[in-house]
Amino acid sequence: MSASKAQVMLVDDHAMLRHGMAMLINLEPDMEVLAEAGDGEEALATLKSGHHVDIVLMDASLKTLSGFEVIKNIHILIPELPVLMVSMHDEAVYAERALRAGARGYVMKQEPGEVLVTAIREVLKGNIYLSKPMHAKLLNRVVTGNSESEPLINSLTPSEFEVLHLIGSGHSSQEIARLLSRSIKTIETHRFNIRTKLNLKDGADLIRYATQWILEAQ
Amino acid sequence: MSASKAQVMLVDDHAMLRHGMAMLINLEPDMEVLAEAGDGEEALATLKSGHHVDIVLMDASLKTLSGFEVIKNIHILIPELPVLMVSMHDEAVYAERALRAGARGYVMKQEPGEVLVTAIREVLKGNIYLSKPMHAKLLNRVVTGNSESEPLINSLTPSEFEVLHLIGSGHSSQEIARLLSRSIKTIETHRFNIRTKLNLKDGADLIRYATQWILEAQ
DNA sequence: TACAAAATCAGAGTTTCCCCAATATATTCA
DNA sequence: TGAATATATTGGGGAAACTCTGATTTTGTA
Repeated sequence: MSASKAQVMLVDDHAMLRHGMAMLINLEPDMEVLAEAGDGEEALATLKSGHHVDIVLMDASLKTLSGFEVIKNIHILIPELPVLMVSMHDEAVYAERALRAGARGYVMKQEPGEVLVTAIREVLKGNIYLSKPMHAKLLNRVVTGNSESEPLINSLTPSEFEVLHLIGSGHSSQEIARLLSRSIKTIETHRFNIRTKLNLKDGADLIRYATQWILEAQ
Repeated sequence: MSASKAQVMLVDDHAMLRHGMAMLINLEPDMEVLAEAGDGEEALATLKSGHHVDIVLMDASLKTLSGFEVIKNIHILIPELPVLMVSMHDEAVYAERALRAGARGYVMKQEPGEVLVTAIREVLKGNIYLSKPMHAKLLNRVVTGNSESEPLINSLTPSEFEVLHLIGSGHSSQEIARLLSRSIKTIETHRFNIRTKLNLKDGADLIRYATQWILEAQ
């Protein structure tokens, strides 16, 4: 075990991105990547097999399980292992969800590499890492009790969020039901509730919203 | 100019991903990254300033202009410069849009690195790069070797055209039937025939196509 | 006039919409 | 803590919309 380098695990289904992050991390003297996984199952399997890691970097939108689900499972397995969520999606929309799911921080992929390593160090010290503006926003929320004019999309529940994602990726209700192992009726209810919460007038509107949203949710 | 290495430009607002891709590309003997841009404006500015590049790798979803828009602008600026779209989104949904915007290929970010360099080589040879299944699917639809061929949309009859327009404007079949004083069954048949002629997989696909098309048509 | 392409719509099957109710999971508070 | 309350998840049933085939009428044009 090389001196005192922090052992990092990467979970992201984009091989190219794992490559880039691994390179950035391995350039630092105090951390190194020793495990990678392309999806949630793989990540959990690696952890179960006894690999020791100090921190997990987790993508929010994985193919099979969502990143949020994986975080919950990791917590059941190893409660003290911290997870830093690394996502291309807008922090304003995802960060709070991530913290609720048990993440210890949130970094956007468009940030330069230094931000990533800073965030890793903060989380390893036991702190929570968020961007300055997001940090202020959440604190403010806690202090003032509640906020004004939240984006509508934040009113979606985790399941609704996941369904919106899959609609934007071009899947029908039937396909989504199969992917998530749910009844079609359940997916249809989610669709209906999403449309209600986002004030979308009909199914076509939902398709447009989801398609657009997934392209610009950064 | 180092011997005969192909000069690659990266356009992606995720700094970490640019890093990863640059590393992959620079490992190859026949290509190298000599320019990067974090958004469309930056990319266009670099090209205008006279930098010579042989190929552009373009992310589909940029902050300001969409990747599709940037491709069009590049074509106006340097018509012969090929663009390869690199995206995290499902090829089945977005690849055709990319080709219509003028891209010469489409690669998903979850593909391993070899796919990326293969795609770059193919595009540099003047070919169009798509995954095997997608290629087969689109072959008869979009340009096949021949640089000019009839867009599929021209095979629509006047009525079908009108219906496509109204779908793109956000109208349901019922509304269209009322607007055109036709039975809803007539409109539904037009929908079906449009989908058949344009090879669209389902209703959601038709919505996406129509919405996109109406934006491009102006 | 004769022919082909386009337009029209009916019927039967499929999917989505919408309201509603039963469980399951979090949160609150006594 | 443990019961009470709120929120989330899951699906059933009937109506509406969409899909797809097939058939008849209209239009353009040779």
